[in-house]
Amino acid sequence: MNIINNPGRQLGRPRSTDSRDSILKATNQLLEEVGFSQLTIEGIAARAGVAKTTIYRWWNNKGSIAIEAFLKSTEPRISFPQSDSAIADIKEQVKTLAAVYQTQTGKIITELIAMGQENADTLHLFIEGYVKPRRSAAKAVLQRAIDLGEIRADVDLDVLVDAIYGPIFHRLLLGHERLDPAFAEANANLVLAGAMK
Amino acid sequence: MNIINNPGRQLGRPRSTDSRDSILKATNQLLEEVGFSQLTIEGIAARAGVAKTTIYRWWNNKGSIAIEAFLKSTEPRISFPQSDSAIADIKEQVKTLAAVYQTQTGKIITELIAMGQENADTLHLFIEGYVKPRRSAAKAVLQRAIDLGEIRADVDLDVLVDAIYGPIFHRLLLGHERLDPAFAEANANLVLAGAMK
Amino acid sequence: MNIINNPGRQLGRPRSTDSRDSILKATNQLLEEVGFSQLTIEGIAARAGVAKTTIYRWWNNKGSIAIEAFLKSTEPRISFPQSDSAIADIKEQVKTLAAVYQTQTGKIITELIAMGQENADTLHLFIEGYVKPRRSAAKAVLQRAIDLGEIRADVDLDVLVDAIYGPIFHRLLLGHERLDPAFAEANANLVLAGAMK
Amino acid sequence: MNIINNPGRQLGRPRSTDSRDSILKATNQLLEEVGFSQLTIEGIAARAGVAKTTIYRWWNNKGSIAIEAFLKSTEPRISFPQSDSAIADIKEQVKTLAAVYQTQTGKIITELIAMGQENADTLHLFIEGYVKPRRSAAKAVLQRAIDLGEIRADVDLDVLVDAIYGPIFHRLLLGHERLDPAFAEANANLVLAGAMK
DNA sequence: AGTTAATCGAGACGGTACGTCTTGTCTTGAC
DNA sequence: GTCAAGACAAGACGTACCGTCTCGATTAACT
Repeated sequence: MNIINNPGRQLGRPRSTDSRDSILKATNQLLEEVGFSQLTIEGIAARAGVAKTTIYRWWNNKGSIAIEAFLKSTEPRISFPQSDSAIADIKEQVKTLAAVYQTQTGKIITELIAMGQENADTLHLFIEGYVKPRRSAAKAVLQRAIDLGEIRADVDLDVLVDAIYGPIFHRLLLGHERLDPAFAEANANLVLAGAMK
Repeated sequence: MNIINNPGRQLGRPRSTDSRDSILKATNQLLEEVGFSQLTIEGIAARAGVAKTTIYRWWNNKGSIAIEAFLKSTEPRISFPQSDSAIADIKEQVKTLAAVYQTQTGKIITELIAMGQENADTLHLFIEGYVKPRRSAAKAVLQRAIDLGEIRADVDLDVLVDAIYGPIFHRLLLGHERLDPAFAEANANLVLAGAMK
Repeated sequence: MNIINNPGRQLGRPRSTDSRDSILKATNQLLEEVGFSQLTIEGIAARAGVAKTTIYRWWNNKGSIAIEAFLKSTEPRISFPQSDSAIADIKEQVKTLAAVYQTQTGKIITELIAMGQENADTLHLFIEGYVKPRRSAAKAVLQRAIDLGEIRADVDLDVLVDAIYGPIFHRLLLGHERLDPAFAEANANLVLAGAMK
Repeated sequence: MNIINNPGRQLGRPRSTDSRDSILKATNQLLEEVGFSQLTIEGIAARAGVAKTTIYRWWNNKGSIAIEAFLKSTEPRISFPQSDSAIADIKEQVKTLAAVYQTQTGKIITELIAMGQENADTLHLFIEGYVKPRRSAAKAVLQRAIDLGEIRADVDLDVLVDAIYGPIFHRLLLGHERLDPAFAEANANLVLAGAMK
């Protein structure tokens, strides 16, 4: 049995990695099958062949498990294309992103965000584990656009990033209008036009 | 026994407006006091002095009640300022909106949207009752900006509206960065710059 | 529409016999189909095409309706055979009775008696409408047995009747031992032996 | 906290004797106070300070709880007097029984039997836990009467027992005639006369 | 090798709220 | 005044999960 390496602890039975892995695996399966709102701690425990106690020992709520499971199954960082034009790279990436968000992945993300509205810890984990790494990557590309002289140097990147990605999340969550690559590109065009010299 | 077939005739005891009003009133009170996630049908029934069956007869889930209660307590339309410049009006309005979303109203909206992720009906009611009227109003103002020659005539208004408001909802829901009037204005400046001639 | 003739009442819409009949008919159907314990006022109303109000106007509880319906569908009196020997007639009759109680009729009777334990009115109606007429008939036959010199004249008929029929009801209600014609006869033989000279 | 000793079970938290006892105690109290028909699972749970789920985990319906509670509060066996004459003992016992059945105990028994008409499990529990032990005891005494030569040896004891006790239950349940020690004795006299040589 | 202590599975527990069911009452307009 | 229709307050039902709490059995590091 594999054991998590924890040099600070000295006494007692070590925590089982098997339990932890089967919990996250079961959570991912259930997220795919029934969605987040139908996810229950008892269901995870049953599927993972684990006691509820074991889950509660390590996670506070189902949101934390779900996010950890989701992050484990997701690329830790977005991969941007690397062409001669940074803004071309950005536009390419938002189109890919919109396509991904049209799948079950998009659905799970909306539910994680929804859960986050009830639970600050859950939201925090999602921000730190998913949103911020992607924002950093996007800001790096935008910085390159500045360096390349494609956009103005005085643009506030935090505003610009949200201007590019905010509308995508907006449509993802509300569904009031179609979220597809074409929209993502049109929005990026509009916003980046405003950021050009 | 012969029954005169008269489909237009209203049979049975008429629905009580008192019940309906007290349900919506109680719901609004509880939304303020405990928030949406702590809202329960039983709690509403108890507060309203109404039987649970009466609630279930007219609403499917707590989201529907909450939205109806929320809409009842909210202005049906945003009021835009009316100055010589349509884009000045827009900028003024998004600053006001951001300020409003920093209050409890913002919190309730995030929870309604969160609820909508689990329940399509709820989301639909929110879109139709809240989002679309405001989008229409905003699009009318943007159309005026076109008519006034302040922005290009070939801009897709659906994209433009989401570019202006999407980032506000984005920060409202994720809280990864501060949502305040200054951000709303900066975003509007950026986007509208891209829409100008 | 048939109307119950009631010369004392002068005002208002006359009571409908159709409603009454269809209520009792529906009750009998439902007693056969689902049994007494699954019988509901709402079910009767729906089946009879009648408003609940109409039922409540004329009956206090489902026991009263069920008993009235049951009595309407049952012979008002037992028919005893008429041979040269009164005790032979009795023995013949209890065998018939035991056979009848092995059918659905027996089941309904147990449920009516059960209902009677919760509701004194219901029990009273059952006693007066079902039990007492049958006891009277049985006592008349037993009196004939006395007159014929088949049993002692000093026997208390109320005790004797219950000694003959009580054990039948006992087994009908408890089911701890088989209730069949053979038992009914064996019991009658035993008891009547004790009543002979 | 007291725990039910069950050496066969090895897994999970042991069942709490405290819960079980307080449930049965509360049930007995409520049976005395409001009667069986007014007894509710929720009422028992509230009185016992126990969760409804705990009750449903161990009992199927209120009849099962009521019977278990009733049996716990009742002598497991009738005590017969032990004189030189077995039939004198029987007569003495039926008089005592009739007296007991004139109290609240009689009322509860009728309601348990009534419940048994709707629910086979409940009736089964009552038969096995209450009726059969008493029938066995009575049959043992009657066997002694045979051994003493007080009644015929060829009498079917199952018939004889029901002939002695059936009429008591009959009057208890129907109340069409008075159930008192005098009747119980008169019936026993009649039946036993038929069983004598 | 034995002791110590945290882990594990299992599952019972007190709770909360669910959504449904049935009761008996009430409020209409039609007859 | 009675009827059908059906809304209403009331409240119990049986279920689903929650998060906590015993248990006995493991599992290694530390004696």
